[in-house]
Amino acid sequence: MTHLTLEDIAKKAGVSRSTVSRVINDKPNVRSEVRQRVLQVIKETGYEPHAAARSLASHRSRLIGLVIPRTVHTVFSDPYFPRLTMGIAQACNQYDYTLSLFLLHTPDEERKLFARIARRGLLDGVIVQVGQMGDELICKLANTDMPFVVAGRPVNVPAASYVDVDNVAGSYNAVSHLIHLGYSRIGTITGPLNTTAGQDRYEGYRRAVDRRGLTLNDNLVAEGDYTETGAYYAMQRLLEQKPDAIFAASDAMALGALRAIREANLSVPGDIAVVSFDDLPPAVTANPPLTTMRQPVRRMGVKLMETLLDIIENGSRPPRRIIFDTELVIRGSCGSNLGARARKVRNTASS
Amino acid sequence: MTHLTLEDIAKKAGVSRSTVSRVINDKPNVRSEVRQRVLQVIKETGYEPHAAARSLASHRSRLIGLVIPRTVHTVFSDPYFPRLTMGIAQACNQYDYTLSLFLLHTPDEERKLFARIARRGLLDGVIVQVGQMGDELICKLANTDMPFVVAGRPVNVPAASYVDVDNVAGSYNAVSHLIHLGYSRIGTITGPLNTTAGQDRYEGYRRAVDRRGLTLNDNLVAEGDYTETGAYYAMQRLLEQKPDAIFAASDAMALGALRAIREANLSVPGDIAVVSFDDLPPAVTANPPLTTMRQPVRRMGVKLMETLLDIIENGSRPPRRIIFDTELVIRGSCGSNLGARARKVRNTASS
DNA sequence: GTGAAAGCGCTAACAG
DNA sequence: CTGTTAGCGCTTTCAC
Repeated sequence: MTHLTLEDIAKKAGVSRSTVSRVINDKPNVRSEVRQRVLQVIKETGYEPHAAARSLASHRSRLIGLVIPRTVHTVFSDPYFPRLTMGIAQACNQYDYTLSLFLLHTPDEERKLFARIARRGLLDGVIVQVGQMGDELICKLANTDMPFVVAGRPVNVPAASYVDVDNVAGSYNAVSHLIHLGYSRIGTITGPLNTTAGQDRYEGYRRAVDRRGLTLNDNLVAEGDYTETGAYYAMQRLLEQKPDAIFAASDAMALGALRAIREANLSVPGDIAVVSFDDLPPAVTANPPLTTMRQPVRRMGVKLMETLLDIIENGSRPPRRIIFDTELVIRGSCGSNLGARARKVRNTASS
Repeated sequence: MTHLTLEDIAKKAGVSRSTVSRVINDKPNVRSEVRQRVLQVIKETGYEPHAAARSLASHRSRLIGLVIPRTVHTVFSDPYFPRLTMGIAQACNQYDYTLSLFLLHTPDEERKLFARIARRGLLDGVIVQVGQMGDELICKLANTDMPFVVAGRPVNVPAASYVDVDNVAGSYNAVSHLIHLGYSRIGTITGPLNTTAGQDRYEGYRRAVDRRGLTLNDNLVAEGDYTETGAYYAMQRLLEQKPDAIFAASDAMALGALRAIREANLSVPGDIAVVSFDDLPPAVTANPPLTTMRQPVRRMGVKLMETLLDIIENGSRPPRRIIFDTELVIRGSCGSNLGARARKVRNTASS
């Protein structure tokens, strides 16, 4: 069980080191008879090439990094990131890459991080989750020759490739659905407004309310932070405005809204309808189950990886911008099966 | 911004490559004056050593792997794994290691995995989450010289080091608490009984019921799978037995139980009390909030990493076995504030 | 305390 | 198609 090297395999197979290397890397120019013989020896000996030696010689580590900044890593308990990570991991396995995870906890770590991921010879590329707008990590990365792709829309970095969901259209559709159902005092619990996703979903809400003949009312808007608890307090404030419906920018926040509504002895959707964003597992088990805009989170993870590989192979220019559509999933929380009010309005509405 | 090497730094500082290497690796035998000069040059140039070259020469990659097997990775959406991962990541950052993640999706991937993690020159060590009992990965690892540590108690691999929580004592205490409060028809939703944690928590339940004078009743036991949905169905079955309390082997499963109880128009804790295990965020926001056994998940993650580093430095023998205690966190779901019944029994109970 | 020299195990021209 | 020959950039004896 001692450490075998290419040389050893070469000797046993009666060929040169280069030939074994060719076989291992599936390169042409090896007689198939010889190839078989070498393969046989490799199998018998259980030989595995030495990863570091390979990286050093080939300038490829087959390692990619996933960076989750401090501003969002605390919500690693939101099912969103684990799900995204699963998608990325799946693609890594498929393409024979290894995924390394950089979860930043403190500002200090965040500073050190750059040196870590930029360390030559470690990573072939990086997937970065956008954090707050103005995060400098992405800017710095753009001034590097490290291939990278961003999860979510970055701001002020036109050269960056990214994969995102159409947040504006998604929330526009979610809120439009509520309007179709006849609700008119529609409040929203937004994501953090210093993130692009938070802003975009808020923008969709505004457009829907505005274009569909309702008037915008700042009192019906409360900023959340994507956590259940944050949304719970936000909802308590909104309750004073007596909304008849709420658009929450994530499922987790809808859960918080539900809790606040329940504690106020109001019912969903009877007194207040709720629609949210994500369609992660908690949406199904909530009480009532949530009507929500589905994001293909896992597929986005796969696409992030594939885009990164594309950049590694073919260069970062021009930047790739991939936008996934969302899909309205109707469950109990919006009251669409409620009867009279819903149906009446639906019939008169155009789309 | 061209690639600097040790040699370049050496030239600029007017010393030899070896000296720069010593400085970088904090080795002795460098005059502090020289050390300063070299440090200065490194700073000015922004030099970073090449990771692969370093690994190759030093036989250390400063990379460790975290393996989550197929049997549990699907519950990566349970907050448990993300939280554990955060603990490990935090320790990795602290000790300047990079964490790579191996999430297995298919049996095929599971087979290929071993070759991946055993690939020489890639990982310095591995943290493996136990999956089903009899998982061969841990056995195979034990026949290797790859340092590793197991998250959870493995079975039949006496040489393996592991970090676990005292599941038996934890569930014993949880169930004892219910008994103190006066409940007597106590059902349980277990974890998968082909896992050690599932078995251990079930064992704690049995011991408590048995030693405290109640009789075991198999009809009050339903096997769950750590998911909300699985527990929801398990609870529906248990409901036929008219239990007055339930011990769920995880918070997520308690949520499923709550849903089934609610749909049966029964109340918690009025009709049925609930106690669970984990104390992850959903425990706080559940309705009612869950009384649960707290596991120090994050600290366990840190300890896993520290144990692995210890093994890397000092060898795997003797095996380390680290068991964390759990702590009962009382919230609304167990009815301890309920008044008469609870108080009466509490006063008569001894502990 | 410092430098010279010999690898670590592989890939990648370049001959043949 | 196959083998020879240089490195990849660093750590690590071993002299001095």
